[in-house]
Amino acid sequence: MPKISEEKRQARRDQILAASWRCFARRGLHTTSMEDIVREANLSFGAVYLYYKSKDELIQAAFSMAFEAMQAFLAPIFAKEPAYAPAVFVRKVTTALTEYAHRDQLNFGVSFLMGWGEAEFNPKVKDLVSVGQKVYREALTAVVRKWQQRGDIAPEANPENIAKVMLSFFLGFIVQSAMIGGISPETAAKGFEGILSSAAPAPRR
Amino acid sequence: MPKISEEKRQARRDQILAASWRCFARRGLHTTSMEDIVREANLSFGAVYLYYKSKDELIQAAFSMAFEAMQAFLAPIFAKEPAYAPAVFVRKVTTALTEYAHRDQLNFGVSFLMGWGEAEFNPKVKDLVSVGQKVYREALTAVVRKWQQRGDIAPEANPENIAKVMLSFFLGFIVQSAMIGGISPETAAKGFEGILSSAAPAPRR
Amino acid sequence: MPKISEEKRQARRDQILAASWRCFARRGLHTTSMEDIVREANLSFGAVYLYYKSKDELIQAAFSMAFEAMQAFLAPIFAKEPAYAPAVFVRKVTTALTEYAHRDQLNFGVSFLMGWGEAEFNPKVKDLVSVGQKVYREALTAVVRKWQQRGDIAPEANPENIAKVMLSFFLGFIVQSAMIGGISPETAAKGFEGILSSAAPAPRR
Amino acid sequence: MPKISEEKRQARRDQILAASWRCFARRGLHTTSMEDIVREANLSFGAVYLYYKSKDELIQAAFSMAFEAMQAFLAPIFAKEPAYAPAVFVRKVTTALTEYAHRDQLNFGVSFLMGWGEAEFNPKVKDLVSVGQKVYREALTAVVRKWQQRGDIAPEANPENIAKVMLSFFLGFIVQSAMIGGISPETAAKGFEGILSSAAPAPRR
DNA sequence: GATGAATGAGTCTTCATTCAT
DNA sequence: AATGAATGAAGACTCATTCAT
Repeated sequence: MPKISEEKRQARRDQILAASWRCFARRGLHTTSMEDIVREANLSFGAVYLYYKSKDELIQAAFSMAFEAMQAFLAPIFAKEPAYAPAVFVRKVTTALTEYAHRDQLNFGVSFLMGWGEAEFNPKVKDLVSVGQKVYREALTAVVRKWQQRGDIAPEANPENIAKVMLSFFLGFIVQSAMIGGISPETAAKGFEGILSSAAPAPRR
Repeated sequence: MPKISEEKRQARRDQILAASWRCFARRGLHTTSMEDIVREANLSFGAVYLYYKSKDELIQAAFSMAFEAMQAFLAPIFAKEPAYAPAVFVRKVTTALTEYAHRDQLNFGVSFLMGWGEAEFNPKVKDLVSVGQKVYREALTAVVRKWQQRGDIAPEANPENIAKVMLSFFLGFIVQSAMIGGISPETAAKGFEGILSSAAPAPRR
Repeated sequence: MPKISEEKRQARRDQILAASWRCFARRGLHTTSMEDIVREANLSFGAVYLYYKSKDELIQAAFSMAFEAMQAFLAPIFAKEPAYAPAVFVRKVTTALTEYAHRDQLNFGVSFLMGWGEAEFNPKVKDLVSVGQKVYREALTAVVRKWQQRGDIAPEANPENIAKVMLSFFLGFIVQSAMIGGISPETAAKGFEGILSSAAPAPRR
Repeated sequence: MPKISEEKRQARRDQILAASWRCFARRGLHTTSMEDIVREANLSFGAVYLYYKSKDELIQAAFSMAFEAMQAFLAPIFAKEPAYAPAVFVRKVTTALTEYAHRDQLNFGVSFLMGWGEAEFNPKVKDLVSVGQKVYREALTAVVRKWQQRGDIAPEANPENIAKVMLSFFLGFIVQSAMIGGISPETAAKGFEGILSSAAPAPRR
């Protein structure tokens, strides 16, 4: 019975998505033609359309996959118990982002920028991005609360505001890395620590 | 040797650029057609091509103009003597970014995201963006040095690293505002202050 | 040498043809895809192609079947001895056409129009249609002769010309019914009678 | 000012429509590709789409034009005062239909059949056809009334029913001519006369 | 016999750009 | 300088047909 198995089906979808990302990373979303993808995937037009019924759907699936992949990198860092100390946390997260951005010889970092550029005019992608960012904002709030409980951070400050600032910082790290570079997890952690220790004339302890 | 006066020529260029931005902000870079722009500018195809010889050149000019416009908002804040205190500085800059993003009833905030998305595959735009970010990184370094001199910030920290973190934060503020909102100049300043004062169980002085 | 019994084979062919007609009546010849038919027949692509080796062949078979089915409705009316009187004959034939057109909840009436539209560019279908119409033209000539022998119709008129007019009328009845309606077997018979009795100032007998 | 004049614009539309009809008559509606039309019209893709924004719109316009053209042939015959006698009227109308069908070396007769086949699945074309047929049905009713007043036709018969029969006859004449031929205006008129005079053993008066 | 995933030529349509006026 | 009709290459997508299983 030639009805394809669910695993094979999923493998094909992944094959197409992987080919798509290689194309998107190379030439951008709109400059990539379906033919590019078809060739990159070593498939036929019909085959691709069998799995994704439009370029738009393919784009959505690509971003969906990308966000899920990133989760695998970040989740353990956010979940760590006891929570990493602030500067360590910053180094861990930026390291994860950097690693994520360079998987498979591709510049996946730009995938974020592409996603944000696309989101404004593509509701489905916007949803994906918004939900993702909100989830991280909440996760950061939880981490900040742990820091406050432990005394790493001023307890009277609003943890949500601090989480927003932290999120901004990580988002901006992505932008800056992709656009001009010169910022590594190490420099990020050091710089962050510099700010953290600012209020204290003498180092803590 | 132009047959019309230089002012008229510049006025036409501005008229086209303004129309372009209205279109880009509404529908994105690639979904905007030359016809959209031609109509929005109340001009003819020929006229537009007389001033910009391709869509690509028009896109570059549009971003160039956008960055210059932003400069007008930010330059005074960076130049202020004596320098604004950190939290005030953050509030001033994020306020400027917010104002810039909402000029002319348009959502110019997305113009940044569009630019970053475009940059990766458009060398000229990439140049524009990189140079811009580098300039701000340097300007931020100068400001950080002033803070250190005044004791707002730990003097032993590397000012360049702190500037990179600050730049990340501002870039991320743009992303977060455009994508999920919920972050105002006020919350940004408060959150930043929370981090700054972290090491000190009690406020300084 | 078929591996399955001839009855099974024929049953499959009928199943496919029936499904095809349901699709054709619903969406037209060219807008119906092979997939539509495959699904409607609850079969696979391979199965359908096993019985009809192209869409074209399927279309021919569909029309062939339709004409044969119509024959079953009309033959007894043409064969009746003694022949029906003209107005009765008209009512019988138009009733048969109407019934034929509404078999199986489908609008089979349009199948004629579809066939004529197709015929011009599909020799096989054209053959089917031409032969069919010629057969009816001859059958009508025979009926007209009987009317003339009995005195229902002027004996000096050319029976072939009258048959052509009658055939035109029936073909047009199909068109008019399908396109604008408002014509029933009853009105058709009445109208025909009105023309027939025209020459007589007083009703016959 | 290169804005094209209204006449030129109309000329282009006619040029495209004429090319379309040549293609449609040759290969049918759905087998004709836009490229066929573009080439036949000696134009470019863009030019055709400048005047008709889709193939569908082009098809509609083509039928609209065809119906209007036919009107020019038929209107004078229906309007004639005093009305033509029945057999003459039949000869005049069928002659007009025949002439119309052979204009420009094309077989325009099939255009009717194509239209009817298309109508069922194309609401705009259906509208065109229905309205057209209804108009002729009414016009025929008026003619029948004149015949009754003059005594050409039994005065007690319902003129609407007779008009329906007449319309059927003309529609069927088109079908029969296109499909099997063998029916000329002359044979049609003769056949019709045969039926008309049926009831009277001897000619009236 | 039967299946349905895969193929790829062919379709409609768009749009950056040009150039006769 | 300015116009906008015209161009045609390139894009997304469809669907009749095949063939490995």
